[in-house]
Amino acid sequence: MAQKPAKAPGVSRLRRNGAAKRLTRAFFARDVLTVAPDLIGATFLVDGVGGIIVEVEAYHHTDPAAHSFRGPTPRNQVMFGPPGFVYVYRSYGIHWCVNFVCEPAGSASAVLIRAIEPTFGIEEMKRRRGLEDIRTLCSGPGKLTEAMGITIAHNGLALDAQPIELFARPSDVEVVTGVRIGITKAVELPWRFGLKGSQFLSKPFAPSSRGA
DNA sequence: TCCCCGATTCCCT
DNA sequence: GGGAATCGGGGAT
Repeated sequence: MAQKPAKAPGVSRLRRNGAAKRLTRAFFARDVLTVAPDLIGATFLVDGVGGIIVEVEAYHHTDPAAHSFRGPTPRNQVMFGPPGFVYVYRSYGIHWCVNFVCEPAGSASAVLIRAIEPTFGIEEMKRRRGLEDIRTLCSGPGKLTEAMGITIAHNGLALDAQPIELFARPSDVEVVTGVRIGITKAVELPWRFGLKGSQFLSKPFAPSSRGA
């Protein structure tokens, strides 16, 4: 039991190979509405466990649905700090949700990570979730934090330093847009972004001509 | 100090 | 489809 579990197959190659470019803090030093769709297809790992980001939502301080709308508080202070850091909060007293802070700096802008396609450390994620079905393993903001072991202990960590790793998507992807989920304010803003056709979303995206 | 409710998930009908 | 679980944040008193 002193033995460390083996790293998930393929992670070392991802880390070594120039084909998988690491995302640095500079990637997040851009407007949140630019960063959010650019994150679709990127790989997000914590301690080598995680997968491909397939769904996100953008929030910022002029947005009544955002935690930061009413100004800085102890809970949301990371949102008001520099870009490239993690903001974690507790949702409904039960779940953790993870955000990446973006520019403009001090504007309390962040991208909520809503779903990933599991690719690394799948057995570990299944164990943490007590679940076998890979399609629902990380298909929601509370699900993916449980699967990846993310808690308030990760609040304020840098996105380009251990234990977090982010890799740019290897090629362009088709990104679909929609209204955000689970909010009651500013419900009309099309600030939800997803990987077109993904089987790992928290909810399907409505056909563009209908809905909301 | 009190009270309401949420960037959710899961289970039941 | 509907409601419970569960608790901290923050507006209201």
